[in-house]
Amino acid sequence: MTETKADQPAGEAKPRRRQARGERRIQQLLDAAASVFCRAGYAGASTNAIAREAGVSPGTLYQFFPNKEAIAVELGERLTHRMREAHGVLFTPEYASLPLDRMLDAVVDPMVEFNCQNPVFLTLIHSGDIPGLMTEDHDALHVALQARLEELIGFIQPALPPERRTRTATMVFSLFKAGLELVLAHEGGERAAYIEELKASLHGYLAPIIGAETPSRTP
Amino acid sequence: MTETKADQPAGEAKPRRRQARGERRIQQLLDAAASVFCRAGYAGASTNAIAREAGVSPGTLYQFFPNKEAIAVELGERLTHRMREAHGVLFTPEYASLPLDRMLDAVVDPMVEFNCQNPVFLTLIHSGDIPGLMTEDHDALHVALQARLEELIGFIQPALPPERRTRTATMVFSLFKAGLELVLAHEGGERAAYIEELKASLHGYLAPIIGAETPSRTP
DNA sequence: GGCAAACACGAGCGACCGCTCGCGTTTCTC
DNA sequence: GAGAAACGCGAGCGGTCGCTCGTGTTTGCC
Repeated sequence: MTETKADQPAGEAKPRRRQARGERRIQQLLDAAASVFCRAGYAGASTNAIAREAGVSPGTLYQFFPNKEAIAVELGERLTHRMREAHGVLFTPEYASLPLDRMLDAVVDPMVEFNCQNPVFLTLIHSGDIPGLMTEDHDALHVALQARLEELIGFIQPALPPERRTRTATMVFSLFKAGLELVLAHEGGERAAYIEELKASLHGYLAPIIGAETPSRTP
Repeated sequence: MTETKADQPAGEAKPRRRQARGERRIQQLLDAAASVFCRAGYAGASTNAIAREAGVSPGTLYQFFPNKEAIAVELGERLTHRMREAHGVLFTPEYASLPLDRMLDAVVDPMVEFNCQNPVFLTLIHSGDIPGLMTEDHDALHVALQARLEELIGFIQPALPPERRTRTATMVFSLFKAGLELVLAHEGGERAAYIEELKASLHGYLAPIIGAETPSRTP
């Protein structure tokens, strides 16, 4: 027992007294980071550029984050938290009783909405470049979402072998990411059209698997 | 007219006498680059690492390529050339008369085969990180493939408005890329299974659009 | 065999990166 | 109001990167 007053588990000494000013700076820095990550990707974003965008010096940035990766991790955590509180659990077992069209609306629309307002989320989750440790956090989100998906698919079509169910969830996740990129790459009417295409593609893929009676999607 | 003997268009003075040894080195360097690009991505691959992998010094590398980007461009050109000569025009109008199942087999199988043997192709075409000028070359391939796709879709379903046809081609291209990534990320039986899933997803998306009678894909 | 051109080397240049450190300023606490 | 802690700054450290350059070796051609 090395600690005397502060009850840290000795393994990690993280938290630190923050003033209101500090919390504001952290938010400024995370906003700046989101902007720069979107523009240049994680690897292409320099910490100096993030500090500049936030209007502070590089030294100030490192008052609040131990390293570049921690910025992405904290940003990711705040985004996932905001996503959960904005749309609840996102997909619950009760969705399984909906017809495929409605279920896709119920799942895809909020997800698209969220990603349009927080485009950095896709940048972080795509992460072709994010190095090592970030994988823990990134995978945590990835695995959690995919587990939800698998669960939902299991409710809808219990006859599916578990191996096939995993593949289906992986596939849906990947197709969704691809469609989402196209949605974010367009604006206005084009964006709306791509949202419909995204739903149509998911419908077309899932309908034969879950044995839906509707032959196609009617927009 | 500034040139006297060599008939260069004055705008570009590129080609240079190469010995057999030089051609061999170029191939070594491109092979090494493909390997390193696959491992680390374009941005993450250092020219020194490419030279080391090829067993030559950094200076030697720059005897044959003016800069890092030129390596990716040349690699891309050789890959597209190899793809064309390996599988012909890849999809021709006559495919339009095939049933959707068979057409997907005819288009997807060679494409998957090629990408499994040349995984660097996806790395280059994905190019979330490739900077500026590379875009010309990358887009050239992207646009060419998508134009072919649009053409084929136009043959199959002439009633589709051109705007919608473009969206469909974009969508198919994107879904295919996403599926291909999953295929390359697995091996053996899993890979074969994902190839089927890829075909199933394309079938599900395209069947309602082109008005196919087959309700689903039978593997 | 001689000579120019092509090939090969590898130390290292300049630029940029993530990050630090010494020191000055603001804010909280008593 | 005094002391401590949090905040803020920016020059610059150590390192990597793309790329160069001076020099030496091999090759093709007469």
